[in-house]
Amino acid sequence: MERQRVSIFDVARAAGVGVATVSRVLNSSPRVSPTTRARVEAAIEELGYHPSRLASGLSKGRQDMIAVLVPFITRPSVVSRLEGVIEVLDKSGYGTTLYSVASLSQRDRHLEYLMDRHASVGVIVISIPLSREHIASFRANGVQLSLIDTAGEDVPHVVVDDRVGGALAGMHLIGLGHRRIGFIGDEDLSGLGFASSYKRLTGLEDALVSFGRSLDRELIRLGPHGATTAKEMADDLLRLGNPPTAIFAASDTQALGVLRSAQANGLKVPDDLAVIGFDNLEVASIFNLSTIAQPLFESGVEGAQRLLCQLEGREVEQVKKVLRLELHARATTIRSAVGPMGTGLQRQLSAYV
Amino acid sequence: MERQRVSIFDVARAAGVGVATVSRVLNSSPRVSPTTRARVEAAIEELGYHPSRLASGLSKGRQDMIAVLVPFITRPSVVSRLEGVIEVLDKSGYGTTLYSVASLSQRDRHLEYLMDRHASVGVIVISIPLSREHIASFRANGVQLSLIDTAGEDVPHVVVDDRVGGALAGMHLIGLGHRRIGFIGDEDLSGLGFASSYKRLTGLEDALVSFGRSLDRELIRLGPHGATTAKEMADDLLRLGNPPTAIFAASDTQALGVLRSAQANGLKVPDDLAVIGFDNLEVASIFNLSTIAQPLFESGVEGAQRLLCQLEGREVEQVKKVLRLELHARATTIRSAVGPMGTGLQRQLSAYV
DNA sequence: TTGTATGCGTTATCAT
DNA sequence: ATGATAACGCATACAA
Repeated sequence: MERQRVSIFDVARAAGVGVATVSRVLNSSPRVSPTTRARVEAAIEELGYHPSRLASGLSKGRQDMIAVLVPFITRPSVVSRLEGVIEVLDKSGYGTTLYSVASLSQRDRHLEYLMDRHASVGVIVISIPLSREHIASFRANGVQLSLIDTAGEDVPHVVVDDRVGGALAGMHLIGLGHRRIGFIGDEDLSGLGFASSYKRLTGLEDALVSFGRSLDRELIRLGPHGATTAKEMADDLLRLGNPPTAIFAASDTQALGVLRSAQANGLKVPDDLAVIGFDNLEVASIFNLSTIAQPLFESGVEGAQRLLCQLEGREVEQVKKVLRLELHARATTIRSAVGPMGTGLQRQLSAYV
Repeated sequence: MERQRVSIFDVARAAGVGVATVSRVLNSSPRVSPTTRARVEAAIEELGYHPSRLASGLSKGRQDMIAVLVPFITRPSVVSRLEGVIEVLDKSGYGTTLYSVASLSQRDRHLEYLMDRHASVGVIVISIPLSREHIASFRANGVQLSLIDTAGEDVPHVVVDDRVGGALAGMHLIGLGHRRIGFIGDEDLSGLGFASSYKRLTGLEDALVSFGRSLDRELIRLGPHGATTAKEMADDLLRLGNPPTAIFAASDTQALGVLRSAQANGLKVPDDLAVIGFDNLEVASIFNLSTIAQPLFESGVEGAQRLLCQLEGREVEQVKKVLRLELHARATTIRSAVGPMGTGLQRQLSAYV
C-alpha cells in the first residue's frame, strides 16, 4: 500500500503555523522569525516532507525544469558538451530534461512542446540550428534560451569558428607541402541543417585559395557520420589515380576511419598520407592524431551558465561567445621518431585563434 | 509581452461544451459522441491548445515523466544504453528526465527525489547498484522501476553475465596458448559499487582455474576508467621482468590504451602481445580489436520496454533477463595476414552464451 | 452522453 | 510576522 503524501498542510499543522509560513520557509523568505522558522524546519525534517515541484510549478505558472535539446547522442562531441551542461545544471536546483532529436519532425514536435512555459523555464539547444520563428516563439512564451554550437539572433550562444578551424587545418597541411588535400565530412541526411562539416570544408578552401590554389571537388567525400563510413570514403579516395597526400577529416571519429584506411592500404602515416581531424577527443591523443581542438566540455558549461544567468534576471554580457580553436599537430601530420602510434616527441603547435 | 495561456476552459467555451468533455476528448475516453468530439478537436486546433502536463500531473497525482539515472555519461557503453532507452521512451508519450550521478551523495540525492510520485511514474536505472532499501522505497511510493546492467530483487532487470564474459575472454586467450595473462580494469573510486570490471576479472580467474592455473596478482592493474590511464597501466605491466603475453582489458576503451602501449613499446600484436577488450564498440571493429560483444543499445531498448510494460499494468514476464555475450575474435588475438590494423580475413568466432 | 463541482499541493494576495 | 484564501489547469466523481 502506498503511503499518503505529506503536504505542506501537514507540516503547517505539525508546526502549529499556517501554510503560507511554511511556504515562506521553503522559499527562504526573509519575512519569517527565526523561532518559527526553526519550528517549521523541525516539522519538515520530522515528517520527511518534500515539496511537490508539480504543485509549485502550477502555482507559479512555470516549472523549475531546464530542457536540453540534443542531436545524435552517440557522437562523442555532443556527449562532451552535454556532460558540461549537466555538470552545471546539476548543482543549480533545476531539473534537467533531455530531448533527443534525430529528425525534422522530432525536432518540431519537441520544440512545440518546449515552447510551453509549463514544460520548462529555459531550454538549452546543442548543435541544432533554430529558425527565426522558433526563437521568436520562445521569446513570446517567455521561455529563456541558450544555444551551444549553433547561432541565433539576439540569443546567447557559444560557438567556435568552424571555418577558421578548417582554415587552420588547411594551412597546417599546406605548410607541410601538401597540395592534394582530401576532405571527408558529414552529409546531413537528417535535414536538420548541421553546418559545421560544411564550414570546415569552406575553411579548407579559404586556406587553399590564399595560396593560389583551389578546392578539388574530386577529393571531397561526404557521408553519414561514423568511423566505418569514413574508412570507406577514405578507401575510395586512396584508390584514385592521383590520390591525395593528405586528408582532413571533419571529426576525430572520421579521422580514425581514415587512419584505418591508410594502414589497410599499406600507406605510411604521415609520409604517404597525412591525416588531421577535428575535436581533440581522448582518442586523438591516444593515437597521436593531429587535430583541431575545440573546448567541448567547456562549451556545455558555458552554455548552461548563460542560461542560469538569464534565469536570474541578469543580462548575458556577451550574446555571442566564441570559444578558441587550437591546432594540435601530432604524429599523423608531422614525422617523428616513432610514427603515429608511437610515443615520440609530440609537438603541439598551439595556434590560438 | 507573453501571451495568455489557453486552458481547457477556453477550449470548452469555444466548443460550447463543458471542461469535462474536453478532458475526455484529450484522454480519448470512449464516452463522448463523435460529433462533439469533432467540435472539441476543432476548437483545440483553432486555439492552438496544449494541455499542461503540470496541471494534469497534479490532478492525477503523478507526472507522466520517466526518469533515467545514469553514471558517467562519458562512457560509450553507458551512452549506447541510454540511446536505446531514449529511442523507446521517445515514442511512448512519456517525457524523459535525465539524472547523472558520479558520486554517492549525488546518487542519494537523486534517488530521494525520484521516490516522489510527483516526480515521475517510473525510473530506469543504468549500471548503478541499488540497495534493498532503495528498492523497497520505490515500491512503497508506487514508483515503477526497471534496471539495466544492474540487478535487484523482484525488480525487472536486464543484464549480461560479466563473469561468463570474463571466462570467455580467458578461455580464448588460454586456448591460444597464453599462460601469463594480464588484466586491466576499473577501480571504483566513486563508491557506487560498480562490479562489472571485477566480475570480468573473476571470470578470467574461472578460466585459468579450470585449466589448473591461477590468477597472478602481479599482472592485475586497476585504475580510473579511460584509455590514457589504461595505457599507463599497460606500460607498467609490460615493463615487468616477466611481462604478460596477453592482456584482457575490461572495456574496449581500455583495450585501446593497451594497444597504444604495445606499439609504443615496440611489441607486435598479437605475436608479442595479444589484446582483448569488452563491449564491441564501433572502435573495436575499426581497429580489428578482439572483444567480448554485449548488446548495449538493445539493453536500453529492453529496459525501457519493460518499464512501459509495467506502467501499462502488465506483468513483466521475465524479471531477470540475461542478454547474450559473444566472442569476436579479431586481429588483436589471432594472427592474420595484415595485423591488427589491417583488413585481412576477420574471423568471428561467435560463442553464444 | 454531458455538465458541475471538488481536489491535487503550492504560491501569492490580501488581511491582521 | 503571520494566517486565511484565491488562483494555477486539469481529472474525475457525481449529478443530470
